[in-house]
Amino acid sequence: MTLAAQVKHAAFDALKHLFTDVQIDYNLISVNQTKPEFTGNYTIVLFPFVKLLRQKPDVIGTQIGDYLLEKTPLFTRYDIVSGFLNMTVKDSYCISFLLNHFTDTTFGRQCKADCRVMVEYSSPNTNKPLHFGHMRNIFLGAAVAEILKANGKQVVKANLINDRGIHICKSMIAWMWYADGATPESTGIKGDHLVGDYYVKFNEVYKQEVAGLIAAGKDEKTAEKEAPIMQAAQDMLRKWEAGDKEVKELWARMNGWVYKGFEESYKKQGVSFDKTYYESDTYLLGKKIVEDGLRKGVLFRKDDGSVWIDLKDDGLDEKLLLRGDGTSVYITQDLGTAKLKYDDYKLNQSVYVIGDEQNYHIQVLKLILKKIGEPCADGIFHLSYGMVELPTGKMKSREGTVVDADDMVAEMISLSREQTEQSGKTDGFTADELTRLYEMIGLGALKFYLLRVDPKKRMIFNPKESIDLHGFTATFIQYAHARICSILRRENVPIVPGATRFQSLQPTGDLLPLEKDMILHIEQYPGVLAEAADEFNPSTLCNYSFALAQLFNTFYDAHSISKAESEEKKNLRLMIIVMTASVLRHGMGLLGIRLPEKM
RNA sequence: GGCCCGGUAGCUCAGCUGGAUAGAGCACCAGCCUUCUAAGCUGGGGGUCAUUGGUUCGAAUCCAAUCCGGGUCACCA
Repeated sequence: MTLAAQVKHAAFDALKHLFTDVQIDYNLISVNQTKPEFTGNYTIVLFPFVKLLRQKPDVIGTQIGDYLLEKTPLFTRYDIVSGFLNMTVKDSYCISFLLNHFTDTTFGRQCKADCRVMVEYSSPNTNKPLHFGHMRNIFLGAAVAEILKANGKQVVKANLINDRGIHICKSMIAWMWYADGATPESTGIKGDHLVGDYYVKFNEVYKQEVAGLIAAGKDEKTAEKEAPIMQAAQDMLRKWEAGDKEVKELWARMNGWVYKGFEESYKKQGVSFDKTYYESDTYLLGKKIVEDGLRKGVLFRKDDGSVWIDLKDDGLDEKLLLRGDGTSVYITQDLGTAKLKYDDYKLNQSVYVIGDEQNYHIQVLKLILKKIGEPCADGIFHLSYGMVELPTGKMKSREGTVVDADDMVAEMISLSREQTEQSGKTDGFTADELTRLYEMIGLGALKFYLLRVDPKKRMIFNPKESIDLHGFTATFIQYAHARICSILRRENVPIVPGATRFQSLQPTGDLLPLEKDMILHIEQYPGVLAEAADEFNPSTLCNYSFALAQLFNTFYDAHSISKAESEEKKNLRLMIIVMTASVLRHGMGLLGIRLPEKM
């Protein structure tokens, strides 16, 4: 149990024993960290009890304070300041916390529980390469998956590849007409980029054709429908669905290029998946569920044969589930995929990392499954995140106004190279080590930048302003870690010390304020990690880790570790920084950010 | 128009299950490297927490209304 939780329990216990005639609601107790300008570490707010107990805050505070000093081993003193009971934690408590945990390589983690969770993220279309917006999705999904794992869940990381449909036919038709047989091998262009180029080409040609038809007197709607290249794409989609051999071959070939490209991008980004679903395998699945829904009377069929659900009672609208011709729409296949996932892994929870533009879609999806009585419905959770936009507005693959993911990774790595070289700290590194270091810093900065803000907030990225490597960044945390490792090297302390290294340390004397601050901050890590999981929010870990690194830097500047006042102090401080490094490494590791031992 | 999300320092954001004088980073100004890595540290200026009302001992936080920005309501995905 975290210290904050212990304080709350203890306060509850005190109130129960001191005021036996009054029922105290546990939720009435509010425990905060004490503001730095007051003496104390944790504060119990007294106002909520004043009316209930018909006594002045000071009187209640004194009684609780005395009780806590006497009955718990946690506190050394208390102060009451205008309705706030400030409890000061014993130094000896802090020191025994350190002794108990500094070798604990599982600090903060929960034991594995029988709870299976799938996190679906990335889920790209195969007609274009990944862009900056996709990276927010990918890093979020990967981070949340790891955070859940650390909290004891059994996690399946899943990718659902949108490999069929009109969008891929657009790239295919443009490639057939204009590529002259170009392949990634013949051009040296990465497969996903090559295919993406023809997606852009399609839209250029399409735009021209539409303009031409409008000039020839057609109205816009008709022109859009009759443009030859669009008709060709639709014709190709029909052939694909009919199983046309040539079309399927080209489709498989071009998708193959894209997969190879994605694989490279994922690898570079340091992310992976346990399971990949392909929409070409799943797009027909939902029909059975629809039939089931019809049988149960949850769905209804209109005269033209189309199938609908009426969600008006839930404040929504009617929603189409099957077209008049019996073919699936987007949501139909999602119904099927939701069930497939559930059946494949017997999931307790299924997390969808999808942009907030699809909030309504997922809400409807969940509702339909619930109404049809599918057990997979309850576990569906939409991890909704805001879009990444450019200062000029949305990124549009169609128009080529995107920040490409591969380019962005490369740019960040080269930026970190530049700044490292500028600082003149490349001595003592081999070329290989430097390559790895630049990757760590560049990719770390990128991930941190995308994960440090609340997922549900949309963000604007200005490509003209490169991502900073100072201040609230991964680099800052990496630097603190490297500094710690440097001290540990000098003191011959392994980064993960053995159990006996400091066991002989006897706590005597007082802790300095900064020593205590650091220990108390480290102590909060398990709570922060649990919160990140509860809220599916990696930014919690960014804020926490940054604050810890900041605290370390302040400490580092104020007190020497190697030349501490005594051997005892030195050992104490070594333990503090060992735990600091280990917590930083773990927390950032969950976000896919690695911390160097030297930089 | 209905529903959903957001509005906090010049900029990017924390804080939002109500608690003390609203915090970081960037930018700006002034200091700190003969001492464990200055990618750092210390100090400074900078705020009607969109507006108005309500609930409360106490509101950036909860409620209502309004304003602004975004999303969504397709036989697209």
